[in-house]
Amino acid sequence: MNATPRWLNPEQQAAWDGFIRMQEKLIGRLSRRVQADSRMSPADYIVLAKLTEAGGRMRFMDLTKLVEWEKSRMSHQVARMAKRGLVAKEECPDDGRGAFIVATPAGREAIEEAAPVHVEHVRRLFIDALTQEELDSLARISNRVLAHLEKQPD
Amino acid sequence: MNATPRWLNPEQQAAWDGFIRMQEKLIGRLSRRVQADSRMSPADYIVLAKLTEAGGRMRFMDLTKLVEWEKSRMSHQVARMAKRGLVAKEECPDDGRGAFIVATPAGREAIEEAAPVHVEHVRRLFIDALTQEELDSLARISNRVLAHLEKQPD
DNA sequence: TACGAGTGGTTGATGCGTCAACCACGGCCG
DNA sequence: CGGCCGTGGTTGACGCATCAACCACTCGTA
Repeated sequence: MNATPRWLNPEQQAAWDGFIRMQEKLIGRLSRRVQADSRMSPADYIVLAKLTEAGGRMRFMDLTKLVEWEKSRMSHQVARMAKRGLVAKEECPDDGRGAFIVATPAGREAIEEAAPVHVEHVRRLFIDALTQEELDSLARISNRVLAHLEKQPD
Repeated sequence: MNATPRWLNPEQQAAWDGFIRMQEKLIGRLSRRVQADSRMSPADYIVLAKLTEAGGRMRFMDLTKLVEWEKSRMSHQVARMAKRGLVAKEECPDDGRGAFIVATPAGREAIEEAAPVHVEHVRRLFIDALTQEELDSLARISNRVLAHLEKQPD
């Protein structure tokens, strides 16, 4: 409804387009490689990584908050992972509603195998593209955007 | 199988983590907002934008290459959009296999309505978080990564 | 003790993205 | 003319993400 919607200027447009393109290609490539090499999706990877980092046994909601997901996403994810034997669900004696998520031996093995592959790809596709200053600069920019997002509605 | 898999150093780790977090939150927020405001997914948006930019009528494969997608993705996407009346498929007289994708009036209207909303959200969530130097810096970094990716196998 | 609000977690529908297989046609070369 | 390869495009199955609705249990309070 606005007649003059303040389009982006060329520099802003370039920054946004470049960022979007880069992020799509990078994330796409990385997740396809990790998936092909280790039979794990990025979602599997992060869940298993955080879970084992934290000792391999966690309350469902704690895990969900740790990876900053919505509970329904985690519920579906855990269900798929349980079906494939990467994690198991246990009842919580203290709280009748609650559940523990436990990394199975197969899960631990999977993440230990996948982690070095993952980091190698991150290095090869991303880290190696940039100097340390560029990395620092990107880290600073990312944090600025994140901080900005937290202040912003939605 | 490698005993010492060269983990990332703290600065590298910080850069990667920050980037990933930022990119997830930013893209997630943006696409949810655009979807909520205009009933279009990011995929709908980009397809319709590129298509109308190019005159509103294009060969399927040309469109696919323009947005740098795989053909199967585009095929599914176009099918969904056609079902919702945003685009239409037409046969190609010159090439019996071929198809034209055409933006319908409803499609044109939808993108014209969505575009200002989209750019406002980009501005609010992203552009406004950063200075012009930071934007330039990010553009440069993005292009470095993109160039690096093209040289890299896969 | 009963009830209502909040928390923990699941479920089902729907859309999106990828992969692999497939079909249909065009163009080239014998 | 005939076969074959490449291109254009579709299809189906599957995993993933979101939304909204829902169930089950706990806890504070009257």
